[in-house]
Amino acid sequence: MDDGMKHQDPGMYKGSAYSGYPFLMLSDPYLPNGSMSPLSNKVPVVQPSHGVHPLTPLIPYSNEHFSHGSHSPHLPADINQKQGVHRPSQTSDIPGFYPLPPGGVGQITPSMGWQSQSVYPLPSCGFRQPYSSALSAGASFSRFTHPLMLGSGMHTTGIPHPAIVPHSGKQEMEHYDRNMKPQPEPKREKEAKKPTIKKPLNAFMLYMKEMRAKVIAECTLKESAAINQILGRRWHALSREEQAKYYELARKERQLHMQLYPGWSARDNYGKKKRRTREKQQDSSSDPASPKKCRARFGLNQQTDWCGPCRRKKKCIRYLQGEGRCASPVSSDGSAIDSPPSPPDALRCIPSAFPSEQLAAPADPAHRDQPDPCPVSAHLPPASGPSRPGARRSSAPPAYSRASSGT
DNA sequence: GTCCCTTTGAAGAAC
DNA sequence: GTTCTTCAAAGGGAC
Repeated sequence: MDDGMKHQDPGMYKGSAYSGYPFLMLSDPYLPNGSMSPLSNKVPVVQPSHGVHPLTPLIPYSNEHFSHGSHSPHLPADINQKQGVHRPSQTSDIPGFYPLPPGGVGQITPSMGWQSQSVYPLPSCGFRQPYSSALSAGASFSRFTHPLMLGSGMHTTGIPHPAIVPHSGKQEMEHYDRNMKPQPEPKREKEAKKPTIKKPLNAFMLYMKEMRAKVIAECTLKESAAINQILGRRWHALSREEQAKYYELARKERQLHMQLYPGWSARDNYGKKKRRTREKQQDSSSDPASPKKCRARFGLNQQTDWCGPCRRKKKCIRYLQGEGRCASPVSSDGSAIDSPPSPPDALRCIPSAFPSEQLAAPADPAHRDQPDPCPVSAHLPPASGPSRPGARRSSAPPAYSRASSGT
């Protein structure tokens, strides 16, 4: 396998929307001898939308550390070329980027179902395809090292973790080991080299990762912001059962992440991005659309009332849209407060009754009335409310556990 | 080269 | 306990 990997075309995964998937480490489950799949050999991993490798949707994380030829513009693979940082040419040379906690991977016993899963069913069109078999099996499928992946000369501690990226893209990979004796090197250099351990992906992120390529193909869109809006709508259109698969997958990802990085905290990554955003938000005291100001402006109870069309929104959307007032504020018991004329129930600030179209409605007045750029979305079923009984939220603790905790 | 946009969810900080 | 903020992914666009 190493040899096969060494001789892979370095550019074979270039531009892959699923560049994230570490199949280079995997034997194709559909080949009896476990040799590399033809797909993973000379054929681009991502078949546009409808030809995705059966495993691709199930491996949610980047293979930036797996394929030395990957050149996604945001992947650290670029770093090596641009800055001349040596990148291990073969997996056996890759140092342990994440030294295992006591017990290591060996103690992690995810299901083996992914190895024997059936071929991922791909519909010829549409997006409401069944993920069921793939995802239920894929629930244990992780970006993290799988025990079965360690058998082909893969050292248990020598597998890079896609969750770890060189900090700021300017550092070379280094061991992540809180228990390890520090290497004798200048402190500054050491800090600079410390890799960033990414947060585990949540359910929606996993869903986006899987569906992005499909949306791109269907809608001929490229802007991620627009794609994400569509994906947000589709996410809300998913049934609870469908969403549950992603929640379960995300839950297992978090478990694995915790086991691999016991001392890691999301706080570790605070301050590593969005400097400008934070700086802007420091000036939010003058923002009339801030929830606190909006509640004050419209005489709402600061503790129990909500000013936006959705309580999850951080700002008053209607205010941002130029209407100058909050839309259908409701108190915590769901009763309307100073309701505007004829507010549909679905527009009230109750998550369980809020239609996905509104949830996804852009706050920017210049865009709010634009139709869904993806014609496929027109075929979406109503995202919530009585027209989609049992769709979600009524008892979906992962999604709104916090939001519903106070009501 | 860096940040923004845009989405949802998780986690931490702040109150 | 509640609210707010940050960061996960993605890549075109703006600066």
